[in-house]
Amino acid sequence: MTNSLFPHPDHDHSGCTTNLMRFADRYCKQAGLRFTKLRRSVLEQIAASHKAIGAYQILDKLAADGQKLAPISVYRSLDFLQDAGLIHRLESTNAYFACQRNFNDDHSEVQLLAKHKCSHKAPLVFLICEDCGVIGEIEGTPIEGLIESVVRTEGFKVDRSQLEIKGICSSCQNSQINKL
Amino acid sequence: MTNSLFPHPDHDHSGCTTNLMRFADRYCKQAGLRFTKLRRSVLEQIAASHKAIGAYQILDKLAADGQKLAPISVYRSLDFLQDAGLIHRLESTNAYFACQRNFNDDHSEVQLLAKHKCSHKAPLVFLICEDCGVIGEIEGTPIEGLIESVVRTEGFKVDRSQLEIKGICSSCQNSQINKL
DNA sequence: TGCTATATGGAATAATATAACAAAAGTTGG
DNA sequence: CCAACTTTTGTTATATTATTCCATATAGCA
Repeated sequence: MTNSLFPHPDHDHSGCTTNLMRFADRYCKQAGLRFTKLRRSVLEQIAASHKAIGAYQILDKLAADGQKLAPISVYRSLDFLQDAGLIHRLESTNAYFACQRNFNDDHSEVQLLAKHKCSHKAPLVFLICEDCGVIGEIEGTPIEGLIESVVRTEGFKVDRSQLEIKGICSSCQNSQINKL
Repeated sequence: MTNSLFPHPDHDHSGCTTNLMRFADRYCKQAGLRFTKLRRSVLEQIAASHKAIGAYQILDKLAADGQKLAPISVYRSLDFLQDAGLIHRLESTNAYFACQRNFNDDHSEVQLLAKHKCSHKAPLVFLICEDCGVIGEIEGTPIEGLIESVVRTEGFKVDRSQLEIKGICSSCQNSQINKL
């Protein structure tokens, strides 16, 4: 929980993209996953912003780039990317976005396997700006322990969990003030 | 957070249903909402269990009861019921279930308006059994404060939030053991 | 190389949800 | 009660999201 949980609209995004694609390449190699051309191009579309994007939007963008696919091809890649923990799905909007951890972190010479897989057992917590659509991902919150404890009192065996928090990010709050 | 957050499969459900429908009647009256025949019959289908049920399942059940509707009619009723806080929607499975508070509480002679509306500003927390499909709803967890605080450090203005926790309920864990 | 598992292509269709407009029913003020 | 108005429901069509099924291609390996 150190720096920049919620990406600022004015940040230089090219670094994010590079970082993420580099991570994906290296992570898949270490994990023995096949990061194919198709999967790569789907991820590139998602990594192009911090917003969540629909499957058919991805389809359209790829078609515009000359890569015409059936929906199923995109969905298959999305499944792969999700299983690999490279992207997440917003359940409330049926949209997909890149895992922020892979944007932010410096992955230089780490054992990516342990680093990444582990963290995905934790509850997912997302901040969703209803104005600009940007997603922030929070990790290491005390919510994790709370879920465990609250749930243990019920004898409920947790598999996975996802918290989606909707609202307005600080940048959008500011620009709304300016508009008045 | 006192009693029976997660409904036991063997409980007598008829009391739950009665309780809920009675609450709905009285709540809508107090709130000046029109609890029409259609809306009532949709809620009855949902209140028939503690499981989440899809819109088209509701449609089918009503059709089986001789009430043939267009999908839009069901969706309109679902919107109404959700706005009234009588049901919730599971985002991860596109399914609807009755607000557990209305099953559990004794609503005898209370000001239902304040009691109910207020509690719906809080984050929603659901336990979803992936085996039997039953939903548990948790209120008053410390998660509420955490969301607020975590989010305030980001300057993010929260509108609403929903936490969906998937796993296996204790009853199902026991019956799985028996099957081995 | 040939065998096998995995990934992709392609067509059709399923499942979930909404748009647009007309008709009916409830509400309010005379 | 009537008339004007608002809200709800009916009807038809269509949009959006996702999957099934089967054929083909490609990668990894004995």
